[in-house]
Amino acid sequence: MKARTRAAGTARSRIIRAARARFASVGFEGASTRQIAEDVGVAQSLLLYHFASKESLWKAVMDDLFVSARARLDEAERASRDATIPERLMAVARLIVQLAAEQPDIHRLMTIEGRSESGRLRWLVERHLRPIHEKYIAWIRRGQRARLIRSGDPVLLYYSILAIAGMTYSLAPEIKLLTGTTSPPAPAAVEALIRSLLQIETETP
Amino acid sequence: MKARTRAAGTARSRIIRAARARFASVGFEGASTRQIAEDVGVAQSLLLYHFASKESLWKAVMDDLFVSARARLDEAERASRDATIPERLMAVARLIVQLAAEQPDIHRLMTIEGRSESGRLRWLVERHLRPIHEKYIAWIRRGQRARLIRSGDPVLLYYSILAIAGMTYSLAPEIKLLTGTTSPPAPAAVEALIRSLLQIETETP
DNA sequence: GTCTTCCCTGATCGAATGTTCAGGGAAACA
DNA sequence: TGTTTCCCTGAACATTCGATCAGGGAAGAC
Repeated sequence: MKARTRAAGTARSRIIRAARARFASVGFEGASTRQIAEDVGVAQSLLLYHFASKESLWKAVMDDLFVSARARLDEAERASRDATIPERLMAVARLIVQLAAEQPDIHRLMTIEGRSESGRLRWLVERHLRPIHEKYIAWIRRGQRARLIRSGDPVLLYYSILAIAGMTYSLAPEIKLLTGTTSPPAPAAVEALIRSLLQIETETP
Repeated sequence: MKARTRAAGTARSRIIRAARARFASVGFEGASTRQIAEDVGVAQSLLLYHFASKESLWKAVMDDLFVSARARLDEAERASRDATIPERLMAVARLIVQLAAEQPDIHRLMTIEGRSESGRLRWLVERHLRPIHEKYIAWIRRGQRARLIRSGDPVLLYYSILAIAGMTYSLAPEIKLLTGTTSPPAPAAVEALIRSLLQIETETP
């Protein structure tokens, strides 16, 4: 049984991994189940055996992504439990930058779905995005009340952090064509930009 | 003749407009020429009369987009001709934010193609992106040498500006679902974030 | 041994894809 | 008035799409 479930598990997870790459680069509508199956080296009908439909496969990809991401976010929160709010936010931001650098598909997937209203977007917001985003936006508010974080719309600030964190990794192919450099920026450099975004406001006159 | 070319022009331009929206929301592979034709209200074969292929239509969309964008960029450059480099950059950034707020499809189109290497991306980089990007990255370098702009990778800085400028407008559907607010942030608020990104570095110890 | 469960394949379905082609029909030119 | 030019349509093409279905075949249960 162990061998069987392991074999099944690898096939299933290899499908998820290939699907994640395809969905991230050409979007849900542009990705084809046959192409994904070919990437994995299995029959196309196997995708629809493990996942009821193309949309189910997409949801499985997202679940797989967020389960591990949220685990690492929780860990980063725990590790910075005793720090100030801005430092806790920076700990989270550092992890987000690190995740984006390791797996740029994450940023691609999350920016490809949020641009048009769809049932998938609603599912994604309610199931994964809302719990995460609302928590950190509340953190930003707390930091602003304590005058430890710059003032301004917390939502704008939060999405700006996400934007900076992932953009250069997400657009790595474009930047490579443009500059010829194959090495993406160091996470520490991105982190420094985010830190100056969160800066405490200069004292009012 | 005038009436005929005008009529042809409107049909052609309405196709371009509809195609831009589709390409921006579901990407090149996900968009279908029949769907675009239905949006416009013409026969699908008309698209391939005006444009030789789906890819030609996509290129026409991009050309249309960048012709007007570059004209407005040139205008912003001229208007700020006598200002300092950081202020000239801010004038350009202000325009980019404004463009992204008016037509969020611009940011969507530019972030959907840069994520995977393709012939279209190469075409886009060489034809439109390179002249624009290299100019402003050179500006950043000049500002950094004069110690008027923070130090760090100019490419990272440039793409961070673009990321902040368009993200909240590009992801408006997601943010609406998440927060319930239908009004996107004011361009001035986004501009303030960009300004603090460019900040001159604090004097070294 | 037989039986059941589960992973997987191949064939096939109707629908949708991009593209081609023949022709209509109105305006401009002669 | 006839002719040409140009915008546009409808039918059709081969290919690919997501999805369904029958069945193979190995591993565990009995």
